[in-house]
Formats: sequence, C-alpha cells, structure tokens
Amino acid sequence: MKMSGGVEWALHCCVVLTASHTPVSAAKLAELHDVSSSYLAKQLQALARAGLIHSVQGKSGGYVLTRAPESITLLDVVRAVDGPGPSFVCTEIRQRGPFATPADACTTPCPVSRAMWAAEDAWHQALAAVTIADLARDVDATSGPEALVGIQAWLTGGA
Amino acid sequence: MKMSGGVEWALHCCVVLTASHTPVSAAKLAELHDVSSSYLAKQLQALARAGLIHSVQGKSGGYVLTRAPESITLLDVVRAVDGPGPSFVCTEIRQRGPFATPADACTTPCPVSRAMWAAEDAWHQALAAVTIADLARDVDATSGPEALVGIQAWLTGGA
DNA sequence: TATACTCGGACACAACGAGTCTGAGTAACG
DNA sequence: CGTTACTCAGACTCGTTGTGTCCGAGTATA
Repeated sequence: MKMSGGVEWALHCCVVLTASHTPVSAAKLAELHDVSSSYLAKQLQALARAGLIHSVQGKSGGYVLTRAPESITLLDVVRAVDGPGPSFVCTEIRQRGPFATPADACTTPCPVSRAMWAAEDAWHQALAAVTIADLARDVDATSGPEALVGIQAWLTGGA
Repeated sequence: MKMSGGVEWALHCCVVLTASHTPVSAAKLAELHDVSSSYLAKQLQALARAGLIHSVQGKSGGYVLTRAPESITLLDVVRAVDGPGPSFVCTEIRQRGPFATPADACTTPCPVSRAMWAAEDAWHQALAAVTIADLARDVDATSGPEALVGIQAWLTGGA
C-alpha cells in the first residue's frame, strides 16, 4: 500500500501553476522543486493525458492549467498520476475451493470487498472535497502571500 | 497505489476462523480458498506477529483468533498485512530548490501532506468502523447460515 | 522415546515503479 | 521564408517491492 511518489510532485506543480497564466516548462518546475526533470516530465504527461493541464509546444512552451483551480480536486490529480483503478481488487475467492459459491449466486459483491470499497469511497470523497485552490490558499496562509508572487516572478523571469 | 493482494486472503481467513474455536492449519485454509499454502502462511505469520491470531504448534496445531471477532477491525488486518506506514510520504519538497522554505519555519506539515493525510485518516476510520464479526454476519446473511457451519464441520473433520 | 505434523524464517522469481535518454514537433527569430 | 533552439512525447533501462517457494526448528501426539 504505497502511493506513487510522483503524486506529491504533481500536486506541488499544480499549486505552482496556479500562480502563472503563461506556460511553464517542465525544466523550470523541476529546478524549482530540485527534482529530476526527466521524471517530472512523466508525471506532467500523465496530468496532460487526464486533461488537467494543457501542453504548449515550441520555444516558449510549457504547461498551463486547463480549468480553474477551484474545479480541480486532489482526487483528479491522484487518479491521473497514480492510476484510476481501485487499490483493493476482489479476486472472488468465494468462487474457489471445495465450498465455492456458485457463480450465479454472486449477484452482489462479497462482504469483504464491499467493506473495503466503502472505505476507499470515504478516501475518495475526502480527496474530492479539497481543490488545488484550497491548497494554494493554505500555502499563502502559512508561507505568506509573498511566496507565490516571488515564484511567479522567478518563473516568468529568466534566471 | 496498489494494495497487497494478501489482504484479501487474510480477511477471508479471519472470517473463517470465526467459525472454529480449535486451531486450523494453514494448509486447510489454503485448500479451502484454493490458494498457495506457502504464500498464505506468510500472511498468517504477519497476522500472528501483529497479535491478531495465535499460532499453535505441534501435531494438531494451527491458528486461532486471539480476541473476540467484535474487537478485530479491518484496519488491524490491513495494517498487519500491508504494513503500518502511511501510503503518502511527504519528502518536504518545500525545503528544496531556490525558493526553499527554511527548516525552522516548517513547524507544521505542508498543506499538501495535511490534505493527503486527512484523506488517509478518513480511510482508516472507515476501516476501523467494521469488524470481523460484522463481515461474518454479512456472510451469514448473503450465503445463508449453513455455509459457515458446513465449513466448520469440514475444518474439524478430516477430509 | 520416536514420530509426524505444525509453524517460522530464509531463499528465488517476477512485476511494477523510478529514473534516464533520444527523437518528433513547433513557435520564435534572423 | 529558412534556420534555430527550445519544447513535449514516447521508448528504454535499472532498482525495489511484492509474489511465490523451499527447507529447517519446534512441539503435541502416540
């Protein structure tokens, strides 16, 4: 039960992209967070495939958020980077072995998977309740409002 | 974000152990579920290490639940088999790169990890709200009460 | 006391994630 | 309009974790 480490990078990148309405290259984002640019590119591609960010090619290209930060939830980012499939997969153990339940009697999921999926739903709902905009607001509150504007200047500026 | 498949086996085994107050060997549990006995043994060892089940050695040995099924939650089993660590690990990205937040200013977790951990807490609470006894009751309700008693007879009997 | 059956940990194999690299495409610039 | 330099996108390699198996230590039984 280990989440892909790229989720953290992707979330921070989304927060940073909130501060800039012009394309930001993957290299800049990687340097800002001091992580491998090649690997971060992979996470950004996943976000682009999911339609959360838009990629702009060319000399001054990069990535831009497609939607408003208020309409991007953490669940969107997690599912995009970490995969949409459920973490718990039911292999239908009850249909195997000497006491196998006949397949036609398995109209409803088995109690075990029901409980596991209910817990997973709770996790999903908690993630869906928080948006990128909420995170950006929290960052402003903890690190001070000057942090994001400084980053924005650094992103658009050259150095 | 993929959960260990052994969790499903462990949960089903706990439900089955509810029906028998005498030790059940790993081989019997494996045959009942039609899974590898060697690998199932590993999951049962994890449960034993966590103190959820007690191992009895010797000729007619096996595993028995240590506590009442009502006091064993799904969270206990998941943490025992899948590992107790959190699924989301914060690598403190904010302390790296040109705009690194100084370490002494990081008294509270960063907003990203706060949100992720809150979601994980929701998942934990949902798992902790369900017990093995609840699952056994559900199995009785769906498969009929004769299922578990039949399994119990098969476990204690020879064949 | 001998025995046969049990669990327990140590040992290979496979799959997924992590990380890197080179190539295709496009906007800017001379 | 051609060149150029910069961008993203996909294919490739490596390490780690999970999966599956095996043999040895220990104990209740006969």
